[in-house]
Amino acid sequence: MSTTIVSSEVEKLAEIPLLKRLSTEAREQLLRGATKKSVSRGEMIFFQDDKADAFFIVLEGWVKVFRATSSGDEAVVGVFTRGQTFAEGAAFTNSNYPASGEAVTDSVVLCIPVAHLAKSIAADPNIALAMMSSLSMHLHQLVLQIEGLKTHTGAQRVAEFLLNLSTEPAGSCTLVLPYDKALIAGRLGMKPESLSRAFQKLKSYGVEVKQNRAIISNVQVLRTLVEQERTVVMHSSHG
Amino acid sequence: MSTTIVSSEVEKLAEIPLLKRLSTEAREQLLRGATKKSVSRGEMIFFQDDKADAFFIVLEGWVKVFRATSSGDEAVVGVFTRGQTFAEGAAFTNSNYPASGEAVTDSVVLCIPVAHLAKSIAADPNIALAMMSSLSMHLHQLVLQIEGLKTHTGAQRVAEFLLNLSTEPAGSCTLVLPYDKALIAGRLGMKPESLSRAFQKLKSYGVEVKQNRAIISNVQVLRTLVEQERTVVMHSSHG
DNA sequence: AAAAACACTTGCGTTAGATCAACGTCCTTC
DNA sequence: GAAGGACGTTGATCTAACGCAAGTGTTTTT
Repeated sequence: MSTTIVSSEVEKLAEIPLLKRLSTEAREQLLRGATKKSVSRGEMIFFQDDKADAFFIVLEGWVKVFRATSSGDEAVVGVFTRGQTFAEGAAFTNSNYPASGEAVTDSVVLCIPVAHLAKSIAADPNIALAMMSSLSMHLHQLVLQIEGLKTHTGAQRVAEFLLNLSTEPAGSCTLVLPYDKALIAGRLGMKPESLSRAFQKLKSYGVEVKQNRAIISNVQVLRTLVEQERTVVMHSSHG
Repeated sequence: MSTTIVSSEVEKLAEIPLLKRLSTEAREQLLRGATKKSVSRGEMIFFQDDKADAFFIVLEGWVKVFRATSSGDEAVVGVFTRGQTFAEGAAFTNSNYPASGEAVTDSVVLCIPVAHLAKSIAADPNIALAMMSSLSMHLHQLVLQIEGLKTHTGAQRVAEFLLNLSTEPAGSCTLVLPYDKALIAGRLGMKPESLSRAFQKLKSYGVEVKQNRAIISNVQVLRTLVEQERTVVMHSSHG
């Protein structure tokens, strides 16, 4: 379930954004205290309110980070995959995880204990800079998420999500939804039923969804929808 | 408008969370490159999409950080006051501010250039640890904000806001709303009209709002409202 | 291959919150 | 102290999104 990193793996892990900018020595130092953990779909990686004693990097699979209210409602705060760091914020608060982490597919995560991170930073302060960059990126992501929730309709958020998945700058494209629709809905702050209805609305903007495949007939058309003012979207005759 | 920090001020600034944990030397080093800036109510401190070349600490007054969409809609991402840091995320991305900052009252802010921060961290890595802690706190704040938006009704978010302002653990308390209601509404992701109606609903939970004063007759009663499931609140006969 | 479990969609009623517009109230400023 | 403006409330109407329940389709199990 949990194994240490053998040195032959270290260079392969150098592609991970957080580790990329580090010197080989710093990378080795940081990974010396890390463990690789295999988790099955649905398995918890860390629990909200538990003492935050480690942060993580996804090596394989998908992980969701969410907050559950005492009443059972849950809010997805982020969904992470290959190469992405999560729960690094907790590593510096010296307190508890503000959210929970769960594998949504069978996954492999790198687990780096907070205590070891502190030692590693003392040994090489450049590690701190890499961590700050990673923290800042997540901060930015959350800012965008809040903006989306406040100023975009459901359909607009779905369109934005699809556009982020697409690599084409213009024209048509086909893409695979990376995880199931219930999670997409959660990630976008809506219910599965609402997501389903949002997909319906997007048909009039040239989006066809079949199973876990989405076909966008014109990326630019979809982009105009996202740019539109909320009011305009609401009063438009589309959908 | 913009002055450097005289050394007699340095110790007074030691109360600021970010600077508190630093050694006197580190604090002096960091402040050597800082400038104090007076800004009037309504004045912009930094602009979304501008090159991020500094981060800030509020010395006096209130500052709002918000994102504006191309269509004019705006989403408030945070409201900061005395001792709080803002825009530190931008300091490590080497790119642009993801949001704008504006003084909502006449204010004084400490402006620390990114270039100087980098130099200071090189001189004393402990500064990096302090920054990370501050970044983590903001990360946590944003996570809470997202949870609130997704799982709480307007009235619940207002109740939460009031409870955060109150210092009393139980019983009744009177508190002063720190800034105007339009901004409170924005901060909580709603329109001023909705905030007004939310205050109405809170009357049945013992909250009386007159001008910029709020009286909570029983803190615990209000807390039960926040803890409640969204569904329960929606179907309750209250309000 | 049938059954059971799961994932998603659709229909229908309801509602929290937005919009638009009118009105009241405080707070300046001359 | 009248006039003006910013700020806040209230009312009427509308809609995006929700909850529930029933339906369809797809995948897994046996």
